[in-house]
Amino acid sequence: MLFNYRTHTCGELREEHVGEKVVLNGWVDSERNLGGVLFINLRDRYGVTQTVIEPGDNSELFETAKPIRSEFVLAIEGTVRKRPEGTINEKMATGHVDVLIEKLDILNPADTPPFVIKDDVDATDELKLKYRYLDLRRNEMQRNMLLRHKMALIARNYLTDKNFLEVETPVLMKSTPEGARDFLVPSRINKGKFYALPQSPQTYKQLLMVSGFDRYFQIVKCFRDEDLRADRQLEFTQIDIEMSFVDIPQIFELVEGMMKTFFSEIKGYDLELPIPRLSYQEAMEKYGSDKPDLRFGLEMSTMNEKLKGSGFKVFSDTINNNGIITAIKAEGCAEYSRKQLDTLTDLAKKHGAGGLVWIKLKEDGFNSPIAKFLTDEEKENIVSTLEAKQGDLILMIAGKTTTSLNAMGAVRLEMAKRMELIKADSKPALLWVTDFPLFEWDDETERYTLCITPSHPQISRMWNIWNLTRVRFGPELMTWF
RNA sequence: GGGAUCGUAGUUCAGUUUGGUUAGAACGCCUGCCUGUCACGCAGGAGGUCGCGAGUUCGAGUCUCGUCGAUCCCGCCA
Repeated sequence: MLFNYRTHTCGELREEHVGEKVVLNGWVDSERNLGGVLFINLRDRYGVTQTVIEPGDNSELFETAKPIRSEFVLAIEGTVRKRPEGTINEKMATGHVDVLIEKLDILNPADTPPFVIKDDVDATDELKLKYRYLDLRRNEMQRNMLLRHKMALIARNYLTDKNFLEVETPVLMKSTPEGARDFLVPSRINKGKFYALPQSPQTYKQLLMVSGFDRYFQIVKCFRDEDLRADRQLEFTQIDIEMSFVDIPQIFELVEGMMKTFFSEIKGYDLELPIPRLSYQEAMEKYGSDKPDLRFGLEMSTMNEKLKGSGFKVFSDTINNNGIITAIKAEGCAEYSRKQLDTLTDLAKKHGAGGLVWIKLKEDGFNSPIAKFLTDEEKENIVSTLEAKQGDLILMIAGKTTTSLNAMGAVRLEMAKRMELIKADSKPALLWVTDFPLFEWDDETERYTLCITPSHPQISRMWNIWNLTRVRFGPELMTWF
């Protein structure tokens, strides 16, 4: 090693540093050899700086630099210079300067990476995970890590200010019956017995309440041994909170304050409070989901009242069996093809619906396979309830309440996608969903079962409030339990 | 546990519908040229057991069956 330790990061050099002698360490982001002059963009997690070898009495430097390729790790010593007129790069934070290399050391060579280290890289998740250490070099991933760090810090500061105490709870614990399957860890001492990994710190935080730690929080890893989804993993981190001696309004206030702080400190966005609230019932009937996306409308309407005694058997049966007839209006979609409607029907069926009724409002009026079963008054009722007009498409599902609402919720999301209703610059649409049911009907056992299984009933009230409450914002779903 | 889609160059994909010459593109990679580039440019080049196995056929990347793997969804979870 011929020279000193790093004096600056690759993200901090500006015009004020011109003339200074600096030492940079970093990865080769890109390398451009123009024959006589050689540019190397050096990257670390703070940014990218352009370094240069110029012609002159530099044959030794050029020789050293010859094998340099992408992702080599370098140490360079040189002088910061103002870039010549016309070569300033406004896209780079360091774009007004470059560093003339005087000494160069290859700290580590690198194989050709299996994918290019850049933001919009086109690689499969599998490949990116296999080479996680390369994926994490990408600016986008480094920003994500930073964001996560900031959120944890903000949550800690916010809750600490409100008198909350962070307590670590055990990871190896006795299995407690919660909803999900436990991960099990064999015990060396007690042969044939197992520890369970926590699905949440539930029992421990309740013990803390009993012990008088009336305000607790923990940023904590939870484990659930269930099948994966694109947005659901075996292990995840949650901001876990428990309070004693409070009622519902204080919980809303606490969490809303935290959300507001997240948004203002991270996004500089002034979140309007209070966050709107919807009951579970309303959320299901209007959006077919207990975590509705409110960045667009496409609200569902319940048509039972308007279609009582309908001549269409599916409708009348549904009403007689206490089911639901739900409908949405897709503006300007009356020209949908058979194929487009078929894939929507398949989607509805996949979610348990018996089928999907479509009605096209065309120039020649009410166009639907069920038109002949409906009276003029019923047709008029459907159109007026949805405030539909010529050119619109109406979609209806009838059947068991939960299933039908759920299926229409899926159709609603699909239509939003097709109609491109979710704009990139959509405002965050946060929402509380309240009053979740404690019990649900189970068809198989023909009885009501607990949606939630409180492990400690005597102090489960608070817990239920948490479990009954979700916050949705942006494209991500944040779950608090 | 069930369903759908996919598997072709280092990577992302086209080609499979309708079997037929030497399986292509882009990016990446290698070599050479190039004194201000920053997605550098120009010229040339290498790189393939079409996931694997069996079958049908004169002939299979393409059709059939099996198998392995991946992704997404339902169930599950909340």
